[in-house]
Amino acid sequence: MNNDNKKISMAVVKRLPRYYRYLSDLLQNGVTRISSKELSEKMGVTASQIRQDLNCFGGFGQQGYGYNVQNLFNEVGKILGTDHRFKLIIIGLGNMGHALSNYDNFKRRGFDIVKIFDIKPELIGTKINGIEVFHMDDLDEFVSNNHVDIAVLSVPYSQTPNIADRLGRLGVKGLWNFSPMDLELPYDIEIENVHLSDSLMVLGYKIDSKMKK
Amino acid sequence: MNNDNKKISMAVVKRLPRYYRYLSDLLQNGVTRISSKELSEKMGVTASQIRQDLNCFGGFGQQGYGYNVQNLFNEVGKILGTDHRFKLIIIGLGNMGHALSNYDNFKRRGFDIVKIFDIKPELIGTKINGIEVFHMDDLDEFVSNNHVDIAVLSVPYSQTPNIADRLGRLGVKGLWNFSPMDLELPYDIEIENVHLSDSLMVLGYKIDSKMKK
DNA sequence: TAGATTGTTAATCGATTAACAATC
DNA sequence: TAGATTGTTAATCGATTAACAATC
Repeated sequence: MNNDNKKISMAVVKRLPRYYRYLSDLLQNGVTRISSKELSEKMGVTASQIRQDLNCFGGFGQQGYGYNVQNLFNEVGKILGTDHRFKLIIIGLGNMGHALSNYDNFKRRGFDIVKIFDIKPELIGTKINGIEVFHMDDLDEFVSNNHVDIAVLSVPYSQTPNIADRLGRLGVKGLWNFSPMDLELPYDIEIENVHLSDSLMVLGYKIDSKMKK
Repeated sequence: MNNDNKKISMAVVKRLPRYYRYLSDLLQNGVTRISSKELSEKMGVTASQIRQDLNCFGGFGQQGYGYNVQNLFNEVGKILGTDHRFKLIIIGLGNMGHALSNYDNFKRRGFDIVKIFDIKPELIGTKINGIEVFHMDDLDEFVSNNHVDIAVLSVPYSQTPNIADRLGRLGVKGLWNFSPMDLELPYDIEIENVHLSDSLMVLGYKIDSKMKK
């Protein structure tokens, strides 16, 4: 069902969550089947692209019929890992760390925040959205003795490289990085950068460049 | 200096903030000149790409010398609009709205948050990080009578389409959308989506796909 | 069966990289 | 001047779109 050896491009992977969202919407609206053509019109992409993308992972459709929405939703979910849980820890309970700790949406997508780490004494031992806050001194022990997939990096700029390195050494599998800094680590760790300011600057560019026209 | 008519691809535009960050770092480290080759090694891209990207906007270098860091920083900044200020309003003072209101980094990139809007009575009239909170009922009047470039959309999922439409009608130039929902508006408005959950799911995919190998 | 729509191959388009003449 | 490095054109690579035979 999965053609393992062909390398799948990041361009395709980045579109998967969007498919997943649209399929989820369709399900909720009681739609049971959809053709690549219909879906392409809803999403504003070509039907060709949808079929090409999906066929990187398997033939989920049926000629003459289209795709079963529930089935396709499940399959795309499986590709994205929603058939199991990811365990997250949040490093740094500043503005962003706080917001992410309270954001219940991740749970629905298969991501559980299991612990928060910070250094401010008044925070240690408290709970945010039901999640315990530990001191950074306890990070190594916790990660060594508990299953942790992903660390969310929301610490001040200056501390990012050190803590990232520490997490890499501890064998965390992924870093979700909110620092405006590109991380390069000598460990086998996947990194996903958020870079909010970059996104905002691109928006600024788009606004300006339209004005000039 | 700017070849206006050639259309510049989004692939290039999305790389500009990254150049800007690296140039800022170089400046702070006292580096005064840099060649595309050196910069390419630091950034992990090809020197060709850097020269191609920059030459979409102008010839900022000098043969035999390279680029003056301060000058290039200024030029890339100008392209991104850092030579003027963008006025932002935040719509929705939930987790994300709160975090963004407190995030002082945007100011450094040319973005000023001028007002926050929400509906919770206990918030109206308070200040977050020095920024006044207004009631949503006052949104239309405020936007009509004050310069607002960008609205930050951090409201609950169900309200996103309505409020986005309202902002479009009010003539806001850009929407920075934090809802896990793609917006399509019949107005002349630029939209930049953040879609945090999508980013997290891509990270999940990367982790899983590495395991399988 | 006939009609519809997939899965997949082939064609096109755009983005990246390489090469090199121009020039500081 | 000679060496270095840009700006830019040409070549390559990859991603998107089109087309269509396979088939439900």
